[in-house]
Amino acid sequence: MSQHDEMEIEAEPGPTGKHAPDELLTVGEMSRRTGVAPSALRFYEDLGLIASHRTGGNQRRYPRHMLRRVSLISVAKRLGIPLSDVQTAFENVPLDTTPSHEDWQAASRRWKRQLELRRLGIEQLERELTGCIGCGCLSMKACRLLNPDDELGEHGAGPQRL
Amino acid sequence: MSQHDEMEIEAEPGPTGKHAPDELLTVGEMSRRTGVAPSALRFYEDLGLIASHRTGGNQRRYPRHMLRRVSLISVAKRLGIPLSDVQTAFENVPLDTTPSHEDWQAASRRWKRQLELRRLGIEQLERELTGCIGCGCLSMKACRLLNPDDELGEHGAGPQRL
DNA sequence: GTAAAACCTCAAGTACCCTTGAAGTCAAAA
DNA sequence: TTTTGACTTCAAGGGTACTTGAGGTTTTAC
Repeated sequence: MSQHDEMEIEAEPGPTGKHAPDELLTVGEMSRRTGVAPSALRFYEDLGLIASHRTGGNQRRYPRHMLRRVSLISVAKRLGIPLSDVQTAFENVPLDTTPSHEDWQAASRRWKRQLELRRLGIEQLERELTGCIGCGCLSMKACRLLNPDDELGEHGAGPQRL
Repeated sequence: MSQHDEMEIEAEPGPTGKHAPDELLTVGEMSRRTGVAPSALRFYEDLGLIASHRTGGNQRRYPRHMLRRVSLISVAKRLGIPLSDVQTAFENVPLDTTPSHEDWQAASRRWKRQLELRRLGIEQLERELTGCIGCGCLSMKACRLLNPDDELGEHGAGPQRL
């Protein structure tokens, strides 16, 4: 497993118009490209969010398609979405093979629904806060912000606590 | 400190059961009204996010206006906004006196700007994800999701719609 | 007056999401 | 070949946001 015919790492399709699906990235390369620390990548791997092959010397080598997973994870992190939700969104995206167009399409749609829920919660609060600014909203009972069970908690049965 | 030699603070609603304007709430009442656990309230107090008076027996009594602070804190929590950001938003809202209309207006505006930033980040990601769904987005360089440094910082450039 | 419920402090524990450090191994450049 | 940097595992530590429990006190209700 020490055969390293590793070519220059290329993001774009080669001259034939095809990707090189066998191209592998080290943990450091993954880190540089995604901005996610190597320790975090190992942590994600322990959780099963990502996966890697190993060289004969036991070092990680990531297939290119793992970049996409890691990037989506880091986006989730920046938005405060817990890793468990990410795991859900990735449910049917294969770890061991390069996901197909359809795999990612389905995951993207799930992902987008997550974001939409979150955005709707924020928009509602913004609207209510605008009301508070306008009216002073010193009456506790009138302010939806202060009785939040009504609105975020009842947008469907899906995962709240976004 | 073994007897109730305290007279300065009235803890409960008067004998009429009406809400006096300067009515004070126990930690349990605050908890029931806000849905925030007593332990969390004590924690917020340790952080300086809220404040209380003490009875002669050293029990907490919260002025009514503290309900508003606690509720806003719990809203922030549900949206994944860290307490440090809440602290910033509360910067000029007095802890010791009932905040004025203007105090809350100013805080509401700051709060709303926070929410807006968050929402813009999410919206941008939603747009990009829509692109990914449509095109498959298998080209790494074309996908903004995969080069996230650009996007959250970019909403100053003005909104663009699809 | 007494008993139960609610409160107090302080320390430790939990859960998530990692980071840091120690001690050693692997891979690629000089 | 040697050296250097990147990598490995495992254990412990850190920040955030609390919860739980022990042991004791205060307040309320009867």
